[in-house]
Amino acid sequence: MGNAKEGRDPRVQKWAPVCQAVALLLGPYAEVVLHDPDTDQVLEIWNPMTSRGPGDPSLLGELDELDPSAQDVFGPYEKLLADGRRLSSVSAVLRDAQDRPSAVLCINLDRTPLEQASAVLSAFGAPTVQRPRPLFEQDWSERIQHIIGGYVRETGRPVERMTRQDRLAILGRLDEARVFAVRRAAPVVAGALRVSRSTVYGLLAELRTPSAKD
Amino acid sequence: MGNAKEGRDPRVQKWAPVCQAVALLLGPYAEVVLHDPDTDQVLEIWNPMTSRGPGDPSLLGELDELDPSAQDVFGPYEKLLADGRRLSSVSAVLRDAQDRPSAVLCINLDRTPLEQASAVLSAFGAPTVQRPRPLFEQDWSERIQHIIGGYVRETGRPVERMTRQDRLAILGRLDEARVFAVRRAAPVVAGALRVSRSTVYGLLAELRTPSAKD
DNA sequence: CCCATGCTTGGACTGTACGTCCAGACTGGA
DNA sequence: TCCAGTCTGGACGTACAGTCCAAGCATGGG
Repeated sequence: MGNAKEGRDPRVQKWAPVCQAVALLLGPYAEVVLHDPDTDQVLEIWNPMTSRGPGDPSLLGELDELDPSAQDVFGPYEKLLADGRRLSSVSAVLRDAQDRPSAVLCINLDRTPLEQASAVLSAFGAPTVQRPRPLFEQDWSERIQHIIGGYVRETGRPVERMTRQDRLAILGRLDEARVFAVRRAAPVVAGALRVSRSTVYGLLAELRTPSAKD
Repeated sequence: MGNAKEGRDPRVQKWAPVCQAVALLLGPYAEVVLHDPDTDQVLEIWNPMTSRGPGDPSLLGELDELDPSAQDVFGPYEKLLADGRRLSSVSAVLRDAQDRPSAVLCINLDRTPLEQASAVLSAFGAPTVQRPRPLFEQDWSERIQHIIGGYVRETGRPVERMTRQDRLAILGRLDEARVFAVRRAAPVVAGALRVSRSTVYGLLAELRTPSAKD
């Protein structure tokens, strides 16, 4: 925080107060990340909720390829962490004086405590318990499509023309969303990703071994 | 509170500490009433939300006619006040040493402030651009507990002492919620229902064959 | 009290899907 | 051309989903 400034990226210097303010405001439940869209790396991170740090890959995709006239603020969209926490995330493309993308700001808010509190309160209210019918995630294959579609929308890259890294990222999200706990999900994912079942398992294994990663 | 005791009903003396404790715990939003099931009158009232007082008619109905072996705790059910406030209410039959109904305890909780707070919190959590509500149950074992718990609360019957029909009903709901599409769910359900895996599959088969049904 | 009936149970068994492994095919780059 | 990295179909072992059954156990009628 109060350390030497000469080593810090000017973009970090420029936006750090904003990021820090947001991080302080939202307390321990929000993570604020500043990404470098060129190198696709994390520039700085406040209140990190995972073990990421500056220099780590962003896994954002090439946002800089986006049309300058296009939207600069994305979300809020949903992310799922491995431990079950649910995040509401927003991203914003920050531009320099020449209107070129200079950094990408992401704010990830952990919804879990809010949802728990909300559940406690509404549980108080439930009188003649009506059937919790409306709320089932009827179709898990929809969830698969949702996650993959979200990634495609984020990166602007269709399922064909995806690199190995893209597939790894998507499988990471699917795995975090516990998609593979349901029967017959792996072949469906393979089909949706236009890839063989073997590849899915291979990438998944690579993703889950801490040794092969990083 | 500190007034003469000679005029007070012994039942009030007996139960007053409990009632007062509940009234204190739930703050200004809960009303605690002690009824006399014989005369159908209010014995005592803490945190009254209407202008009722001791001696007023209870409007409870003849609870004393209940089978001694039947249920002694009712609710929560909904009540509506004239001013629009909604209450969640529970009632309990309090018995004496001879196991005869001696008094009826009612707790009425004003849901309105809780509902408002709940709305605030869920507004925080529900911003995403997603369709209606994909927002539930990351954890399928929680969903199982939720469905079973809901049924127990509805019928007031614990998992032991359940009849075959209860189990059929619960399995129907679980099946509708697609719980059995996830791996290892059946043994978990069997455990939660205090029943063997065989029984689960047996009931499930009975449930899914149109011929054996109705 | 005994027997009949119906439900549950553990265990054995089969089938299906999971996940691993590998040799060969394909790709892009030196 | 070779080489390294990746994907692929298929074979294979394992784990789990479901089925089946003989034996226990409760309930209720005679």
